[in-house]
Amino acid sequence: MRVDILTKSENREVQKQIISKLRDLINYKNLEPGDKLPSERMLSEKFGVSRSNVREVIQKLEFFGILKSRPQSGTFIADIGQIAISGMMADILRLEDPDFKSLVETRILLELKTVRLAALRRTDEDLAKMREALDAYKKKVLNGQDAVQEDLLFHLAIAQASKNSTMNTFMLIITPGIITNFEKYHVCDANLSFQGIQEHEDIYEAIKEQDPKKAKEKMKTHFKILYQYCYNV
Amino acid sequence: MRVDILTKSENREVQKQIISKLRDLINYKNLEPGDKLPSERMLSEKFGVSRSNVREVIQKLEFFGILKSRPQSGTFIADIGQIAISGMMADILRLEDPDFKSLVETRILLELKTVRLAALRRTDEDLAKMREALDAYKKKVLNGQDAVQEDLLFHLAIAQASKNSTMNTFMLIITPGIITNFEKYHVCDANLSFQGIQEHEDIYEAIKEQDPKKAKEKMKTHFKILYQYCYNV
DNA sequence: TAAACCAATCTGGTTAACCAATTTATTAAT
DNA sequence: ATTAATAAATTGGTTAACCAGATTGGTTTA
Repeated sequence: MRVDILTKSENREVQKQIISKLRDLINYKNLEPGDKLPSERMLSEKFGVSRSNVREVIQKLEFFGILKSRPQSGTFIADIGQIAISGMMADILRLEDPDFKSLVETRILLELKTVRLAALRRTDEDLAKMREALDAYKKKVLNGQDAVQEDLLFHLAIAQASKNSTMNTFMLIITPGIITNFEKYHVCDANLSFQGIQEHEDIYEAIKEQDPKKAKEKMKTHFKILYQYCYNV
Repeated sequence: MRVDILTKSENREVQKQIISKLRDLINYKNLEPGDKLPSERMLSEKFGVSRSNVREVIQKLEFFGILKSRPQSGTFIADIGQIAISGMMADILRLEDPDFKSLVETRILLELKTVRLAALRRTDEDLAKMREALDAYKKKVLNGQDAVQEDLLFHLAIAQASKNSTMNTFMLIITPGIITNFEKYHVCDANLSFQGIQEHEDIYEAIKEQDPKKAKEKMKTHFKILYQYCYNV
């Protein structure tokens, strides 16, 4: 059906075009929330793209909670109202790839909260996992090895202990980008990691003592250098 | 190949099983970051699942930044280290669906930050969009209509003005869940919406004046009822 | 008239064959 | 022996046919 050859980046464009056309369709046909979308076959023909492309986009919009696919039945518009659907799709089209600064900014925000919640809600099991991650980190650092991964896994253990699945998910989403950029820009060099051990221990201790205020304070200290890095570069 | 019949929820289980097996494979075969995964065909046969299932999982893990697929070449493990890969995959397996409380908690956290950043970074264009969203909200409320959607679109406009694409994305992800639950539990009844107009106007004004402190304060006021609701139910 | 049944149709999901770009292995030339 | 050229195999992506469950419309039955 399609004639042109597409590279990977162009495929992203195709997805955006489909989202755009889908939004127009919903607006034009005045489809209400809960209504059924035309079938995947219909859409692929109407938009002049492959059914796989349509399915990819549907899956993506399903992740954003805009669509809901039901086997052998159809794809339905989420019950959040037409205006919200249209507005959100416009926003999704406008989304940019996150830059490092954006990631760090978000990470600091999230972690100053998860560490508080972890101090309030942690179980003994959570504590054991954090201990394990912290020991792995210490071992690497004391061996003079790079320990960015172990560092982040400790922080992910805190996110888990916060018992907030949304923040936990978000932490997971930003982690790879953080690691990559840290290694790229050598944010954590050896002596910084060494200092990090005590800071991590302090955080762990505060969570163990179930002291949210202290936990947040220790995390703030831990992020001090990161703050500077984020707002200077 | 498969004999059993799968419902939608069981399909989720299959995806988890694939992720689990994939993690074991990476650990067992000692695959390093940057290494190539076995081909999709190979994996589907090895795991006893369809190639589509494998592709779905790869796409999901690609979203989390763990894998990277290159056409006509292969699927590669992200360059974030073996320990991080293994740890993250374990975390992803453990992820639960977000509950309402988790969503609200995260929303409040995000918005108290985006509103500050919006006050600092907003352009005139951002301001115009917020004004537009706010007017749509006011019109609905003054007509006595439900305006949950318009409410959220105003808040999404703030997220956009914050110029932090990660937080913007996260706000989009939680929005449908927020709307659904708001409508379900009637969080915003008529007189509450009426009061919301002034609160929204205050927030808008603070962002217009580029006063981050005031903006955050006004947002906090706006969330006051929400706070109570979140921590009581 | 309305409820119950049934077959034709439509649906998202799955499968397998196919495509073109890429990688690897083989051959040829220097 | 080394490099260049080339052919074979491998890859993710695409396509089209197929599957089983859901839906729909018409028909029959009480």
